[in-house]
Amino acid sequence: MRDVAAHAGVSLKTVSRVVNGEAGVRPATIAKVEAAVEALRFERNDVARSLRPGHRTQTLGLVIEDVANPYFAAITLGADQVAQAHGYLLITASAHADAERERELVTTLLRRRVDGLLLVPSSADHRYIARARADVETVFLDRPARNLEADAVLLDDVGGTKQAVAHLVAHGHRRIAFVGDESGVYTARRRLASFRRAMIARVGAVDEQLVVNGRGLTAGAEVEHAETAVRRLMSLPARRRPTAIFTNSNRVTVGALHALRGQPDRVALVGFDEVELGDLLGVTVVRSNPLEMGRIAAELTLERIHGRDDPPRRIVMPTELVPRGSGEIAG
Amino acid sequence: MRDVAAHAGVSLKTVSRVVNGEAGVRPATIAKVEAAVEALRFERNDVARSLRPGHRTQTLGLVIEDVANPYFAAITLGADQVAQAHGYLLITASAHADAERERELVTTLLRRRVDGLLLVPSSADHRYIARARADVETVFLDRPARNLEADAVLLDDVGGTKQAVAHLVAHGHRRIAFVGDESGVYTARRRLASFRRAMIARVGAVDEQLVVNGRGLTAGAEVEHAETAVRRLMSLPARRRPTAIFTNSNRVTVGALHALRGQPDRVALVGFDEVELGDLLGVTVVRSNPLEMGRIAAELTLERIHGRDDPPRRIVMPTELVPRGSGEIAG
DNA sequence: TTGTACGCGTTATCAG
DNA sequence: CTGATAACGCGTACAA
Repeated sequence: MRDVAAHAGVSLKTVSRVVNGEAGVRPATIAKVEAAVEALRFERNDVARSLRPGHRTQTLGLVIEDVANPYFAAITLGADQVAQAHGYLLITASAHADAERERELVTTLLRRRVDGLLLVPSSADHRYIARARADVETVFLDRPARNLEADAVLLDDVGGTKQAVAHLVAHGHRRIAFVGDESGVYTARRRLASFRRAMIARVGAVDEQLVVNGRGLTAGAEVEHAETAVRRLMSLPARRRPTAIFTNSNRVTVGALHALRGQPDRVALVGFDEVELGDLLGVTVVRSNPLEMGRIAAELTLERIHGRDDPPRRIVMPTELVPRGSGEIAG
Repeated sequence: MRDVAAHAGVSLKTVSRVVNGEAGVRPATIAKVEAAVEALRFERNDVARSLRPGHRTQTLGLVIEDVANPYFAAITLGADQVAQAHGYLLITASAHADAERERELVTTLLRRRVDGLLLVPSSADHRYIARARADVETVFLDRPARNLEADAVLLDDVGGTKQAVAHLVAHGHRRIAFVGDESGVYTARRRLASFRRAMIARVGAVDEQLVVNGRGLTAGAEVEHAETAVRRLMSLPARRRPTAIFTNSNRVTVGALHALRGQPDRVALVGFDEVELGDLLGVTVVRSNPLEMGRIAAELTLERIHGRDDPPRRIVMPTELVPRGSGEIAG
C-alpha cells in the first residue's frame, strides 16, 4: 500500500480510502490511485485489516465430525450459504468424533480470532471454550454444550425416536432392536433412553440383548461395525431374533442395509437421518433438515456477532417419519 | 499480551517467549508468566502473528462446487486431513458452479492471504488469479487451469469413459445414450468428446438424439433435470430408444436411477463417480478416489509452500470400472 | 536471561 | 479533500 501511495504520489490514507470506496476523494485522485493499484497489482491485505481494533475477521469456524458424512456435509453447506451471503467465510474442520482433536481445532480457531464458532461437539465438557475466550459467539449443533451456557440448534431426537418405535409397533413388531454408534455420545444416549421409554410404553419391556450401542463402533468404521452388529443380531435363535431394527444414524443405517441384504427373513428397518438413494431402496427414515440446521445456526451466530444478546437459545428442529417400505414390513 | 506482561511484571518479549515455548527463560519466570496467562485468559492472536514478514497464515483455501455433493465432500475431507496433519486449517467454500462466485471467493481468499489455494474451477479463464497474486500456490482439482500455468490433479476421464463404453458395447449395446450436466464445462466436454470417439471406434456412429449434455441442467437441480432428460430418452419410439445409458456425474446418475425406476424395459446404466449405496442398488460405476485426490492436491500445495519449485505438474488419477449389475444388463 | 525498538499492512483520528 | 501519526498484537534483531 505504501508502494501504491508512492507510485500515485498520494498518501497512504488516500489509497486506503480509494481501495475501500470511501467518499470524499476527488475523481482525478481516485483515477491516479487506481492506476497505481493496477500497475503494482495491489491487493488489500485483510489479515492486517482485521487486526485493527473493532474490526473482525469476518470468519466463522465450523467443527464437525466428518464432512464426508452427508448429514454433516449438509450442515456445512447450510452454514456456508449463510456465511457467504453475509460476506463471511467458513473454516471447516472434521474432528472425527475425537474430543482431543475437537479441543485442538477449537483452540486453533479461537487463536485465529474467528468471530463465531459453530460446533458439533464430541467432548463432554466445554468449559475450556469460555476459559479460552469469553467473547467468541458459539453455537452448538446437534448436541448441546456441557457445563457451558450457549446457544444450541438440536434435533428432536426424542420425538423422532418415539415416532420410529410407534411406527414399528403399529406394524406389529415387539422385538425391536436398537443399533447405534456412540459418535455423538449425548445424542446416542438420549436416543437410546427415548427408545427404552417408548418401548416400555408401547411393548412393556426392552430386550437388552437387542440393544447395541456403540461398543466397538469406532469412528471411521461405523458402517462396517454396524454391519457386523446387525449380522450378529440376525444370527440369534429365531424366537429371540429381532423382527425390526431401529438404527440411530445414517452410517449405522447404511451398515444395517448391507447386513440385511442377504438375509432370508425380511426384517423391518427404520433409520434416523436421511440416506442417499434411500427412496429408491425403500428405506423408511426419520428425516430432519440438516441444511436448515446449518443455516439457522449460522444465522444465529451472525446475529449474536451483530449484537443480539438475549439469553442462550435452544432451538429444536422437527423430525419427520418418511415411510418407504422398509419400515412397513409387518412383524 | 501487554496486560499479561504487566501482570507478571516482565516485558512483552518474555511473555512472547513463554507463550511460544522458546528456550532461554528461567523456570521461575515461566511460572509467573503462565500464572498471568491463566489469570487474564490470554490467548495468542494468530492473526497478528501471521502479519509478521515470513510468517504465513497456515491456512489453505478450497473452492469446490458443492460440499453436499459426496464427490466434493470426499475431496474436502482429504484436503482437510492433510491440512490438519500439517497444522494448517482449511477455508472451504462452495461456488455452485458459478464462475462469478468462484472469482469472488478466490479473491476473498487471496485477500486473506491463504498460503495455498485448491480450486475446482468453474470459470473458463484463470488469469485473474495470477493478476491478483503471483505468490500464492494454486493447485487445480478435477479440471485444469485455463490460461494459467498451474498444478492440477485430474481424473482420467478419457480412460474412464472409454471403459464405460467398451463395457456396454461388450454387453451387446449399440444405442448408448450420454447424459451429462455442464457443471464442469471442461470435464463435461472432455467426457463427451471421449464418448463420441469411443462410440465411433466401437459402434461406428453416435446417435446425437441420444446425447443430452447439460442444456437445462442448471446447478442445484442437476438431479431433477437428469431425471427429466432420461425420462424423455425413454419415451422415444422403441427402435430409437437407448438400450444403455452412460451418466457423467454422480448427480446425473442419481437422477437417471429415479427416472429408470418405473420403466418397464430394463435399461443398462453405467455412471461416472461412486454413488452411495450404489452397491446395494447394483449400480455399475466408473469409480475414482476423490478422497485421495484431495489429499494429493493438499500435499502438493504444501510442498509448493515449503519451497518445491519444479514445473507445474499434472497428476492424473486412475479410474476403475466396478460392475454391479446395472452395467451388465444385456442389450 | 531479559528488555528495547522497530516493523508487518491497515485504518481512525485529527489536523491542514 | 488530503495527509501525518498512532495503534492493532506480535516477533526479530540487537542491546543490556
